[in-house]
Amino acid sequence: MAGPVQSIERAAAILRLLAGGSRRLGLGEVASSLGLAKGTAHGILRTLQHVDFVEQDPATGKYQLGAALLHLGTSYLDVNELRSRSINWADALAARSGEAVRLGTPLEGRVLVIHHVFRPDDTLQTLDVGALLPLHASSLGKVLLAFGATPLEPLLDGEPEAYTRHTLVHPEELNRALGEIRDLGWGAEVQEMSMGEAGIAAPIRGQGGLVVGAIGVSGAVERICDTKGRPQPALITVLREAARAISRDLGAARW
Amino acid sequence: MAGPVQSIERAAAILRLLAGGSRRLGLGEVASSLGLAKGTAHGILRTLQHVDFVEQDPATGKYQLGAALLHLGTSYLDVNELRSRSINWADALAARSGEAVRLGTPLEGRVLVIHHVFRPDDTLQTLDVGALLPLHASSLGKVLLAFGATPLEPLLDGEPEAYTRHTLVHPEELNRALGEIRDLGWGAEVQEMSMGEAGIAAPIRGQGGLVVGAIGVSGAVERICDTKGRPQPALITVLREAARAISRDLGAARW
DNA sequence: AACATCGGTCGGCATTACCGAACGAGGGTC
DNA sequence: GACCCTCGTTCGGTAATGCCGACCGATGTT
Repeated sequence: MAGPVQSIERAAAILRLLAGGSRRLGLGEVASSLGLAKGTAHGILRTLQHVDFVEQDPATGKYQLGAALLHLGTSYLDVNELRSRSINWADALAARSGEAVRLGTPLEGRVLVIHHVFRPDDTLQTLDVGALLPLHASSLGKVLLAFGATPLEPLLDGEPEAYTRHTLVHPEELNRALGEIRDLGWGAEVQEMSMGEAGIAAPIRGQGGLVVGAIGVSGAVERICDTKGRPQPALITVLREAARAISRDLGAARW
Repeated sequence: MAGPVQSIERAAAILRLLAGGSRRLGLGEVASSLGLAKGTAHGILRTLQHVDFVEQDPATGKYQLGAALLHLGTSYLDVNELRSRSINWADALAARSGEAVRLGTPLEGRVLVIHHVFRPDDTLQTLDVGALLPLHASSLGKVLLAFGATPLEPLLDGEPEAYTRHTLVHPEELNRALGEIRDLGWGAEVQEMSMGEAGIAAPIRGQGGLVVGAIGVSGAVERICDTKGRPQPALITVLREAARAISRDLGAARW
């Protein structure tokens, strides 16, 4: 593999940086964060602005992401095969389970939500599509880790963030949980990311049986789990049926 | 203004190309479409793949957009001030009008939908956020053209596409319609993009009174318009109130 | 079975984009 | 109100950079 084009890599790093910090960033901040000379960063930003990937606040001169990215992002959704093949099954799963359904795929050490069906009641819910969830504290992420869809090593170096007192932060307990998920064929998360919330997820396999994503249901812990705090068997059944159906659609031979 | 970085411009052109054709593209197609040598296109694609901006089908070797763009696109929505200041007003407008509400901003000779509130009934609707509408055949686009938010010239060169028999395709009728919109302060589109559908829109102004976007309601022509085919005055009133409120929030002095 | 097509690789050339210092405007402070 | 500091921007020299076009090997087509 020969060398990648560094100006493009740098441009991508700038876009990721702007996406991370939710506020606008100045040229100096961008340049120092990436170890670039001010002039270099300015040239890249000028180009990105020219193609509408970044916008500049005329008053302060600070930069933020641009409108063209929104269209590219939704165009990605249109061509994504995992998502398009899952939509019907996800709708049905939400109806049968009465809970919100989300699909995730690994991205940069997190879980990218590529589809989201609201819980079928009239409560106000926010669309999670495009959001990034943590690998170690979401049912989708734990399943992706357990079945090798994304490397585990980066998590074992630094202590992962503890969102609640139930978050698995020690490598050994995380490893044990992942082994259990591999045995059972599904994984759960009970108040590990947010108190009162729980979720269960199952892997989706593509051609060759490789795990390419995960599908999960999530909601209030008292609906997802029984009185002992274990996920409801009925939910697990309908979830796994949906995951198997999608895998079959994607060309996974038999799972 | 010095020269922009060509490799980044080329990378952006490739991404736009992949977003345009809804199917996967091969290396050769990409290279010839942009007039690049195969090796050059391959180097750029390899880099874009490395940063998750494109994905490659392992079976066919063809390329498509990548997952990182989805996250960047939604991050743009988070920081976009026009959208965040509009959300509450758009919700209220949908409730008061009983119709779907959309917000648009110009992008590359089209209208980018940056917010969409469903019509407040239980019918199935698809989210338009991230979609691109034509300038000359949508109420949002006609308003943006009329108030100079995007240049008119590119439309006058080639005949714009006629979606229905009501689409304004002749420069003179388009110009007359835009003048009328400027006089009235709002614009409509009646079955110009799709038979049976209509919409009305009003401009949103930012600091200095410059038009930065448009807000509109759209739906079945028999609900939007009266029996004479003219937009309902009551709808126009609530729409313009919402547009003025958002403009005030954005810092437009008085309009 | 031969061919055509495709994605991918490699080395040489010169164009390319990088760097660092200097500029000018804006805002904050004393 | 004048100073100073910081920020975004510009500019020219340099050599590192990415571009080009010919060449491989695999795939599937006729």
